[in-house]
Amino acid sequence: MSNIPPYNPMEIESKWQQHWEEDQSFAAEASHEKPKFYALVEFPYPSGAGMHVGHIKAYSGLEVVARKRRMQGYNVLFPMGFDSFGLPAENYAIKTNTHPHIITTKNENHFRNQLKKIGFSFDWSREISTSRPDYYKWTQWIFLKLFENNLVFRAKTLVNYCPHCKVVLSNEDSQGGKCDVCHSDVVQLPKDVWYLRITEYADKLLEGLDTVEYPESIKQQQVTWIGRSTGAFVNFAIDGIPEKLEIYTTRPDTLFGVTFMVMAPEHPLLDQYREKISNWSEVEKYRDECARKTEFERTQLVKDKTGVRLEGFEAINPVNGKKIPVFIADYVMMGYGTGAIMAVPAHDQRDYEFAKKFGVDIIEVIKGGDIGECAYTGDGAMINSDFLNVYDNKKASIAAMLEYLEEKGLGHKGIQYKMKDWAFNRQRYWGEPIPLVHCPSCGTVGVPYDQLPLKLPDVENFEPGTDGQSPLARIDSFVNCTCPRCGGSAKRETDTMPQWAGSSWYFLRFVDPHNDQAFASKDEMKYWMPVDWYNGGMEHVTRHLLYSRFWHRFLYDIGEVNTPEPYAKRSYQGLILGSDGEKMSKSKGNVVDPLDIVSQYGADTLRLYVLFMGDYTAAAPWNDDAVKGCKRFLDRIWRLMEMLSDEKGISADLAFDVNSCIKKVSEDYEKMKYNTAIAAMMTLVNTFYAKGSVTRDELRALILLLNPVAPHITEEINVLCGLNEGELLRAAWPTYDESALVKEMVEMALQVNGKVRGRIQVPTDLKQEDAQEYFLGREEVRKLIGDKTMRKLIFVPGRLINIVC
RNA sequence: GCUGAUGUGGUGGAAUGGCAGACACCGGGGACUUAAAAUCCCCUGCCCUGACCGGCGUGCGGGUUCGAGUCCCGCCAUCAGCACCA
Repeated sequence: MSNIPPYNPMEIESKWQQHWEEDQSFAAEASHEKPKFYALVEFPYPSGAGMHVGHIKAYSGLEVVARKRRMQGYNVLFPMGFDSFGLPAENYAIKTNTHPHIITTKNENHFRNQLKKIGFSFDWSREISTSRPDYYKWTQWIFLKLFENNLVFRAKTLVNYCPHCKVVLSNEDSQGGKCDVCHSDVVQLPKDVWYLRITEYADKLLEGLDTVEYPESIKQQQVTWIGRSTGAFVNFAIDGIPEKLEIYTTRPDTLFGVTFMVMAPEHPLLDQYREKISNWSEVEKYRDECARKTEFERTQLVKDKTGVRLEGFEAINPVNGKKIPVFIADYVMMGYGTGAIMAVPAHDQRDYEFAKKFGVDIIEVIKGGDIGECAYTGDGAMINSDFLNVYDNKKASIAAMLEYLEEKGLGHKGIQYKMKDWAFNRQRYWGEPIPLVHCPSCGTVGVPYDQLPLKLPDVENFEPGTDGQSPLARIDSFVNCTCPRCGGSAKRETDTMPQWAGSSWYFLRFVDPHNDQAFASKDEMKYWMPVDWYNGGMEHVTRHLLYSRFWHRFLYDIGEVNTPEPYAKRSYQGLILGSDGEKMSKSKGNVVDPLDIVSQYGADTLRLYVLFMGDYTAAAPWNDDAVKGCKRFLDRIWRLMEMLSDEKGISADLAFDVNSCIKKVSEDYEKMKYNTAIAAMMTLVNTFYAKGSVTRDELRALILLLNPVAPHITEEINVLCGLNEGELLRAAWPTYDESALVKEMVEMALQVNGKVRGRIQVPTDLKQEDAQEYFLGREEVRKLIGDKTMRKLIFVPGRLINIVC
């Protein structure tokens, strides 16, 4: 073929992108006739910095699958939008005194343009943004449904508070005691907070994991985060006070080994009965010390147990009536169980260390360890335990003790979760207003559905109040309202929802984004849901992924959606590190701007590179030279046009190569093994070069396979050579000829005692039973055996023969 | 400490228990060129050798197997998540 223009990515990419936009090439079809495929990638927060190469990798994975599915005849929904509420826009607003709405719109436009320059096949007609009123109307609607169903409650408890951001954080947002936004130390403050009762859904969230296709690491992380344990609540009487001290234990079998009790320093019973405690000043001093300790100190001081004995408090072990001392110590947390424990030093290492330090008795109740050395947590025969002494294992003695406790009314079975309820309000401006009204006579009342959306009012000053109030609290016209129930004067809730609210249901909006009667029509949900394949980052596993499963399961329970789980399958991508092997960050100066790569090499090279750089799920450092290698590969493909022959069909000598490449690429895309799929195509191109020519159908097969990864160059080659009628994006995905995958002769390794000694050409259809005779007849085999006697011959068809002497 | 993952050339990484290092990067050599770039071809795990032959090699130590990067047991290291959770 003559007159081939040079490969000019800039020119052909913008040409095709413009065509796709005008043609609406990637809009999902309205008809529900075809089989559907809903591919979802986590929509971005539209930050001012624009796109990161990490976004490109995160989206490219399912981009390939989505394009392949279209070619396979599916109706594909591959949507994109913006998770646009959040602190960075607000902080920037404070700094520049610009409305966050303006900043957000500008950033969204920037992001959208950048995404289009990569050539992603998103359906832009369905774009959503969580900060637009027609979207957050429905976020508020779902919140009201949660409220109606008693899954929203207000409580004054110790909460995670970030003094820098001046905001209350959920447990999920303050992992490791650090604020997720600014990474400063989070402090514990008593505060009135709105909670969503996610713990009510703990079991459903656990059970749901058995029905979905998530990687084991993700399932495990969610299981750990939910942290379900079974045990017993037991009441201990305290001498001289009417109330019982309730504890939670997973080891009721060790009750006879209890020699003391420990309460969290913040336990409310202490204040209630302070006059009973003769060393109260010591208690107060210890409480102060604990409150001042940072999270870091608390975790670093694990070895050294501290605490104070409560003078005047004595507890009674309910199973044997023994009097035991009571302590406060900060190794017991107020936030888990009941904030008090029974201590069994013989069989719990923490209790053991505490007992050693404070000189408390240690009573062994399970045989098997050496309690002179350390606590024994294993299984064994019961001793010193009255009626339990007949048992020789945990399971049986726990069952027996539970029966006893319930019969005597001393306690009962119980379940505990490490997961806490979701602290849901933020004292900030740029979020969904919580649609609740505080009425002096009716209490808390939901805003009527027909008044949604409750719009975010304009404010002059976005700075949070020093009194821990949201900026909305300063807008009298917003705050003062009438009670929807009694019509009397009332005040609005002024806090807003957290970052994670809008993203907890966005996948539902995509199926019907312009509906103003419902968040989505039942009909569209029935067709599109669940999401068939969802890809995103590991950092969202204990937040977004858990929160959205919770909301969706709730909507299922009240009959609003048709599937219990939102995502049938979830995958994740590995990080792209800087070329120095460190995490990319502005301060390290190792950030790669994807648009720089696009302008230098083209979007196809960038897409190819992020998928070729290694295992999709593993972290890998950026390498500029390897990017050039990817460009080189596309150049080589372009130049294949120079060696295009007029021949049709696939030539006999390449039938195996072409067909096995089709098979490999088709399978590898499904397994997200993009790197090996691309390697297979590189091998095929090398084969074409070695031969020096390529037929039209051979080239056609190659560009069809490569099209999902590098759509621009392949569409251009198709047009220049007229290989395929119509655009590749609508062409049928190539199929392979099974018979072409079988060669007549195959090379096998020749091993002696497991060591490779040579290679041998063998007919492919050689049978196991004929193998010995065949090989012993071959001279190279006899030579290898020499005068040794063959004891055994291992024959693995197509692979090797191993002669054991 | 618990849970999950990972450990392979100078580098990124391939390999249903069956020829370790596919594919690519870097490096070396050659062709083309006045020259350079680009391109094309060849070499490229380590040791020995002029070359062949050979030996050693998948974090470490054992084991199972005709055969182990892959399976089992015990370590070490790295990454991620959880963590005084009773």
